Amino acid sequence: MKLATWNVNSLGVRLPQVLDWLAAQAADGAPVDVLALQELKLTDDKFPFDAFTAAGYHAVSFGQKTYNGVALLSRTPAQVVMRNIPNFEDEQARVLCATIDGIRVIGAYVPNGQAPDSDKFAYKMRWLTALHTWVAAELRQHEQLVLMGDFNITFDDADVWDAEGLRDTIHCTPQERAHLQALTDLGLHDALRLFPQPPKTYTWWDYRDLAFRRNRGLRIDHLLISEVLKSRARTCQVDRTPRKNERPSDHTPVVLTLHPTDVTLT
DNA sequence: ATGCCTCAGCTCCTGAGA
Repeated sequence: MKLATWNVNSLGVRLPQVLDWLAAQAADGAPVDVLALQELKLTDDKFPFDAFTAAGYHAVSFGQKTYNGVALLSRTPAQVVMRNIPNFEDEQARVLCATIDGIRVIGAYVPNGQAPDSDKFAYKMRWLTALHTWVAAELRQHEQLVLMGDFNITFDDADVWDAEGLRDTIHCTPQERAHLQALTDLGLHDALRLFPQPPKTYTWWDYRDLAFRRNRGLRIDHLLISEVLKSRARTCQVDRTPRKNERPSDHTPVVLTLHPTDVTLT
């Protein structure tokens, strides 16, 4: 079983790349079972359901014009779907949650926050507090849970190409990292770091200044998995290949592979 | 460095992203 997250920065622009990537994964012999997409920048009436159906995927979309918007693609249908965080008023479409193959899947697009002294940063903090409360409740009901998406937060300096130069800037502040830590304190594990990774592993690179070629990036896209899913985890990797495409998203996918349930070790 | 790209939209500039 394979789960992935990808901020596509406009599904309208990136749809062919998403389809190509899914096809390439399947051609490698291990198709993606669940893909969480962020930053669709599309309303649901413009969501390309037909294209994903033809590719063998069920899709649930929670879209918005111009900004935000999230989707869950899956080879088996999504059940018990929820949109956004319960009991948190939010005009922005940032969260989709569903049960897929017995796993509670939460796809999230955490607010960017712009700058630490901005109103948008305050919104990011409130949003993350609400997310924490809700995920804690979901975890009590679902032992197999993954929270994946664009968190817009680095765990620590190893996730930052220039930790000194970017100290206390957006994505790197202690306040943001405390929220990420609070999520892992619920018993969620940073899936990528369960496995050895190449040094300077990032998931986002600025479009400007040849940042990708220079590997000047940040690791801000994450899969956080519950204890039971951790026991099923087989590999977790950043796939940089789509970032080399023409007109790429500035983010690239992160992929988690799980052992089948019947070979789970405890 | 008030810069660099890219995207969407009340589109030939602006706001936002990260």
